[in-house]
Amino acid sequence: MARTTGSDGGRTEAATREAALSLIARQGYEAVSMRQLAGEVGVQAAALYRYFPTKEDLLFTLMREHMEGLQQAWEAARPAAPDPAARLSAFVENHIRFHVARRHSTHVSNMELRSLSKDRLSQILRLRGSYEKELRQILREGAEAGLFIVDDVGMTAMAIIQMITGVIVWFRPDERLSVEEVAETYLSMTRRLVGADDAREKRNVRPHAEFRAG
Amino acid sequence: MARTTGSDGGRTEAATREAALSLIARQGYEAVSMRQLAGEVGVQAAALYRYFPTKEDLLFTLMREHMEGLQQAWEAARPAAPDPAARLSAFVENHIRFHVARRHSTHVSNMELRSLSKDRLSQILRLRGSYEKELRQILREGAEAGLFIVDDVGMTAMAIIQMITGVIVWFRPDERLSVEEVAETYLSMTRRLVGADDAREKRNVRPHAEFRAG
DNA sequence: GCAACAATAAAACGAACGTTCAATTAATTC
DNA sequence: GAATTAATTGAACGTTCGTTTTATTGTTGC
Repeated sequence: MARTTGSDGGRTEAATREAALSLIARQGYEAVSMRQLAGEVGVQAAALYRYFPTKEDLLFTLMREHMEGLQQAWEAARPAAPDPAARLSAFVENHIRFHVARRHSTHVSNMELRSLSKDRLSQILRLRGSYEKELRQILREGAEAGLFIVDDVGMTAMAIIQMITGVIVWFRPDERLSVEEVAETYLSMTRRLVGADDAREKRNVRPHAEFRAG
Repeated sequence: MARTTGSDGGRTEAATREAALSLIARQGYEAVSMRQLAGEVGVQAAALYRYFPTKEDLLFTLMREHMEGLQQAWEAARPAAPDPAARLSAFVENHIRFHVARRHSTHVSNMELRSLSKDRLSQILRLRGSYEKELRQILREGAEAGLFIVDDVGMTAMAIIQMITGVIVWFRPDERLSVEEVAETYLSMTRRLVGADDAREKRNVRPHAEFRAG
């Protein structure tokens, strides 16, 4: 046999991306074979090579698009105002929303870095570094303005990022908690972490509405 | 050929454990072959099967021993006094010290869970759960005593654990920072995170205004 | 020094891997 | 409706995988 009726390159490629994200997130890159992936797409393994020259190319594409999407989401959510507290809140909220909405690609991008060639690894790390730099900048400005307590900008940035990325490890949508509630709680923890908390005074009222980002 | 001069089962098994931790931490379980592992040990692949019946048995052993070691380290470090603040500090400090000292087994235990059979996975998760329960207990008691601000015990425990485990992602010993300094900084962040910070009163160096956004 | 045991090498097993290639058919273009 | 292009199949390639089997040698106890 050969070309099947109703076959469509665009759809096959999109389905391959999606299936790859799901499979690799659950089983790991090395544990997913091209045949298994093809089976999920409903196609023979050889057909995948029309869209991705190698298995590693596929992985790299998924990771790059994840990182670019993250950067774009932040640029869209970043507040115009220079207020560090507002920017920190926007960063945390955007980060959590983005990662919860893309659990699979987050897992792939965080866990499968070692399967990339040295060259591609450094490309992904560069994107990640540029994103993390945004948070460091916020922390630095907040500390300099006397709004935040930051012993070490780099350490604090890593601590916050690992804390808020960790949401996807345990959080499953459509349970007792909504993304909004989780983001709100993590936002409070982040604020206290950097000493920017006003919760002690306003705690009974639950007031954090003014920090909402888009 | 067969048995080599000076061969010693105990040493071979220990060397296999160590090499496996290092290789799996760097390359991932699926990417490490029994032949590569054997090569690192200085032996043929078949020899490894004298000590570990299957590759997965080896992985499971490494993980189980890591989790048991973590539990034991905490039991040794746990303060006798019931003071929640002191117990929280001891937990954070022990956790960081333990994980920094065992980066490789931490990576393996955190990243390779999906390579375990369902039965063994649940054994490891049970050990992990029992360890995390200790932190939840501390948080709950601290909150009930009015010492901590804890919106949600489970979420706060996950946030703290992910934050302090994340140290091993970026921290490399023998650099500009010592384990003591890192642990101290993370301890401060953790205290503020749960609102158990006394820094506002004690820290006159860094004046930080009680700000109000909006 | 001889039997029992411990530790390994060497070779082989079938299965699965990523990838390539030629053939074939569906869709599109003119 | 013929020519062209797009999409896929099915078979095959060489390699590597985890594991088993068998034979062989070092070590230990008597």
